[in-house]
Amino acid sequence: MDYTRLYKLIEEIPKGQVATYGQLARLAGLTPRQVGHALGTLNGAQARRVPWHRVVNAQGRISLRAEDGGEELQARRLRREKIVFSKSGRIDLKRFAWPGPFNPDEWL
DNA sequence: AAACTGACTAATA
DNA sequence: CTATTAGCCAGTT
Repeated sequence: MDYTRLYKLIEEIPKGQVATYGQLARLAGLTPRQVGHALGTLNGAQARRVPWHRVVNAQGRISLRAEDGGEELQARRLRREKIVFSKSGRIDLKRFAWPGPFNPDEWL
């Protein structure tokens, strides 16, 4: 499969905001699983240009499995962008989901 | 070809 | 809150 379109979409997520797999899936006309798969098969080159760390699951939690330290890396990157994790390790999507309250298009 | 396996989600219980 | 279920689909065994 060609996930170029999806990767482009992810590149548009602004720093300090996150998007869910399902949300990206709807925007790209894919299924949530395809989005997860697309990110899971990112090679080094694209991982360098795609902000994969800004993608979390529908519960506002990090979904990386297997890869050791991967979850920590993602959490670290998000915190560096001023994203806040609740005590239970969740991100408040109402506050950090893309497009966030700072996106002019979302202003009434 | 069949079975398994995920960086998923939404709906129920 | 956790657990289960069904739907999902590309890659890997």
